[in-house]
Amino acid sequence: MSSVETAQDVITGTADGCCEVFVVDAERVERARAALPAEHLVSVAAALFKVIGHPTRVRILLALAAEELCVCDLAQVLDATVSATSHQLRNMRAMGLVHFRTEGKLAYYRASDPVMVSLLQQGVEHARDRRSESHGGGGT
Amino acid sequence: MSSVETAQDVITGTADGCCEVFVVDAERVERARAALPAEHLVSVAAALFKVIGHPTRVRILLALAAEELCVCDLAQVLDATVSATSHQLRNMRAMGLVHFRTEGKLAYYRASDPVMVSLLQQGVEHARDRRSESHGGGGT
DNA sequence: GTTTCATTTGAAGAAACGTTCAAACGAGTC
DNA sequence: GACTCGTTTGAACGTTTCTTCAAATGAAAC
Repeated sequence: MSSVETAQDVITGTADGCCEVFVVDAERVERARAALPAEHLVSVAAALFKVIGHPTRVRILLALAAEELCVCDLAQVLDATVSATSHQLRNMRAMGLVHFRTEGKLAYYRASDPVMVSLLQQGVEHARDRRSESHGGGGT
Repeated sequence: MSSVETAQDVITGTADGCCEVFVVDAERVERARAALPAEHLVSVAAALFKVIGHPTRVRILLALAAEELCVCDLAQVLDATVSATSHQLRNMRAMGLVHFRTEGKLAYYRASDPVMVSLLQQGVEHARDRRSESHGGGGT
């Protein structure tokens, strides 16, 4: 199947290389590589998840999915500074997760990516489920 | 309903406070607040998404969802250092996203949270879909 | 035109993150 | 027991991220 020795090379001692040079199981490496999407897709997906990888932005997206809000009111909901809120919104706007319209002096924001909102809600539900199970999950 | 004036207070000029003191629309703030999950759930969900908010960990999780791999081979798949890979795995292990078993000198890892894998795959698909649309999404 | 006020923006400082290097660990092998 | 080697770990370093403060923008009110 392959030009190098197949599975269990190093384990069975048929290969002279170590991990740094050859692989333990070339077939597995190939299959795993084949399962990975194109690099730019990975980047975009990671960037999307990074946005909802922060408690403040999680709350922002959930709040704006439920209710259209001006920056001022959103800051109130979050118990955060207006400035901090605006900075985060800028971030999320750049990723296309929120849209806004201006009405006089006010800027009304709302969630604009239903798929990401759905993923976020699934994530919250999953977090709820994990509480009853044996997952440690003690990240900082 | 509330002790402060209702909707459009500031806009209609019936309230003397500004954004810092009162809110523009108290009802909306209340509804948005009601839509937010408990704080610890938000933290856990954010922590989970943060894990898959980095390209390297996205690839790790996708690779380990497709194939059980030892650290050495996983590093090969990622084109990364064994040390860097191990550090990330430690991170993901702490969040319960991966499990491992040892076989001799080798440590075989695999994805252990199907729900998170599913969310990740949905995210990748969504990233693919967004390419065809008008989303800016100009992340780094 | 001046004032008021919601929002945005930039810069600075602190904290968190990811990578690298060197060393330690632990399970096999001789 | 000494050795090999995959893996883990800790510390150091540079980078990114988040928050805060101060100032700027822009739209309405007077």
